Amino acid sequence: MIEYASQPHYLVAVDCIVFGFDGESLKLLLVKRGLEPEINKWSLIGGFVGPEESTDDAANRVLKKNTGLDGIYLEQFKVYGQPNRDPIERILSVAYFALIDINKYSAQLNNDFQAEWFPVNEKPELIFDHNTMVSDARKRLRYKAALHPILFELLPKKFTLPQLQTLFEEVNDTKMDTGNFNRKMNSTGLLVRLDEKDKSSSKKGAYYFKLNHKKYRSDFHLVLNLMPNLRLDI
Amino acid sequence: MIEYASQPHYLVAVDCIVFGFDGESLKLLLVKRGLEPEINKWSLIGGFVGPEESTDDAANRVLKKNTGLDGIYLEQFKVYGQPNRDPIERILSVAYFALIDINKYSAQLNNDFQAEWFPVNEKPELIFDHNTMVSDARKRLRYKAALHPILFELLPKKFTLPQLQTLFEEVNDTKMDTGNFNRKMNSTGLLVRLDEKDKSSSKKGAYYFKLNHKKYRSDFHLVLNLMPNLRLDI
DNA sequence: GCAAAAGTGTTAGATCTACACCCATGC
DNA sequence: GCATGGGTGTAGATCTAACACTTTTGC
Repeated sequence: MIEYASQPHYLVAVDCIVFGFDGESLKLLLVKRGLEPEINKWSLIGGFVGPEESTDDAANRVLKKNTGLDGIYLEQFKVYGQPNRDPIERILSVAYFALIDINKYSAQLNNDFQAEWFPVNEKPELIFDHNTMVSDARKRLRYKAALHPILFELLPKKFTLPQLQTLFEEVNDTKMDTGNFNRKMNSTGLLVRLDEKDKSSSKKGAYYFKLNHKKYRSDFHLVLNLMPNLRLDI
Repeated sequence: MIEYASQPHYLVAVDCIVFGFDGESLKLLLVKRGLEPEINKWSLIGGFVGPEESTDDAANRVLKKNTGLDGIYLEQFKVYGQPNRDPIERILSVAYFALIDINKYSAQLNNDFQAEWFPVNEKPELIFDHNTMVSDARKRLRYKAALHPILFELLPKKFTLPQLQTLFEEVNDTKMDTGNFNRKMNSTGLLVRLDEKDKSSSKKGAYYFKLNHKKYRSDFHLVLNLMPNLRLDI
C-alpha cells in the first residue's frame, strides 16, 4: 500500500524569464545568483516555493522582490523536472515567462538589485538548464504572440506602428511587410490613434497609438492571425 | 544567506488526463484511487515522481502501468501548485494529457486495472482538483488540435473522413460543414485514401484513409487553420 | 530639391463559407 | 425509386502577399 510518508520529497523553485522591449530589441532581465553553487554567475530570477504559497504566488513574489513590480503579465509554461538539473540536490523548477514595460521600471531594477537587461541574442551563459529555459520561453512567447495580442504588455502606454512592427519582428526573428502589417493591426480594433506624433526616428513622424483596453480584454482569447507562414515548435 | 537545506521539501506527483475516441464521442480514462484519502473514488491516472526519474519519465511509467502502453502521445501542460490541494499533505502535481488509440488498447485496460472509459461529458466527480485538471486539459487539447494535427493520435490506423469530422466536432464542441472539412483535410496532404470503404454507417460507404506519417512528422509544427472562428481560452 | 521614414493603394491569387447538388446503395 | 449518408462543385466574400506609390519634413 502506497502511503504519502514513504515517498520522496523535493525542493521546488520557480524561475522567471522576464522579457522587455526598448524599442529596438527584445531584452531579457538576468540577475547575479546570490547563493552557492554557481554564486555570482548570471541566472534567471527565481526562488524557492514557500510552504504557504502557490507556485503562482511564488513567481509573483520573486518578481516583485527583483523588480518592484506588481501585476506583471505572467504565464507558467513548463516544469523542468530532470533529477540532476541542480548539482547539489534535486530541485524541480516551475518556469514562468513575464512581460514587462521596460521603460516604466528600468530605474528601480538596475539600482536596487543586481539585475541587468541583456539583448536576447547577446545574453551571457546561464547556470544549469536556464539556457534551455530561455530558449523554450522564446518559443512559447513566439507561439502565443502569433495568436494573441500579448506583446502589448511589453510596450509603453504610447507607441507607434513602426515600434510595434519591430517588436513583432524581434520576437519572430523575421521581417514583415509594413503595408500589410499596418493594415492587419488597424483591422483588429485594438489600436487607438492619438494626435501626437513621434518624430525621434523620422522626419515625417509616426503617429502614437494607445491600446484599446476594452477590446484587448474582450478579444484576448480570439485567435488572430498575426504572423504569416507560421511554423511553431511547441 | 539562503541555503538549500533550510528550504521546505514537497511531494511531487504526475497526473495524466488520458483521452480516447471510440468513433462517436471523446472519452476519458479514469481509475479508482488506490490509497487514502478518498480511496476508491474516481481519479486521474497518477503517481509520485521517483527519485531517479524526470516528471516525463514518471508520466510514462504511470501510463505504462495503467494501460500497458509505451510510446503514447504525452504532453505536459500545467503544474498544480496550490498549497492545500491535497488534504493530507502538500503535493505539487504536474499534469499531462495523453492521446491514445482506444481500439488498440481497451482490452488490456479494462481487465488488468480498475480503469474505465467515460464519455468526457459524462464523467463522474473526481477527487481534489482533478475536475479542474480535466477542464484545463480539454481546453489545451482544443487549442493544440486547432493548430496541429494531433487528433490523429486518437484514431486507429484506418479511419474515415466522417469519423475524423466527428472527432473534431467532439473536441471543439461544435458542428462543422462537411464539404469544407473534407476539402481542408484533403488539402493538408496528411491523408492517404485507401481503396476500402467502411459501410457500417451508410449505404454508400465512406473511404478509409490512413495517415501520411512522413508528412505528419515533417509538417507537425506548421500551424494549420483547422477550425474556423477560433476562440481559445488558454 | 532630396533623402528617408511613414503610411496608403492596388491587384492577382488564395482561401473561406454557405449551400446546392450529385453519388452509391440497401431497402 | 427513394431515403440516407458520403462526397463534390461553385460563387461571392474575404483575406493575403507583394510591391508601387504618396506623404511629410529636416536638411
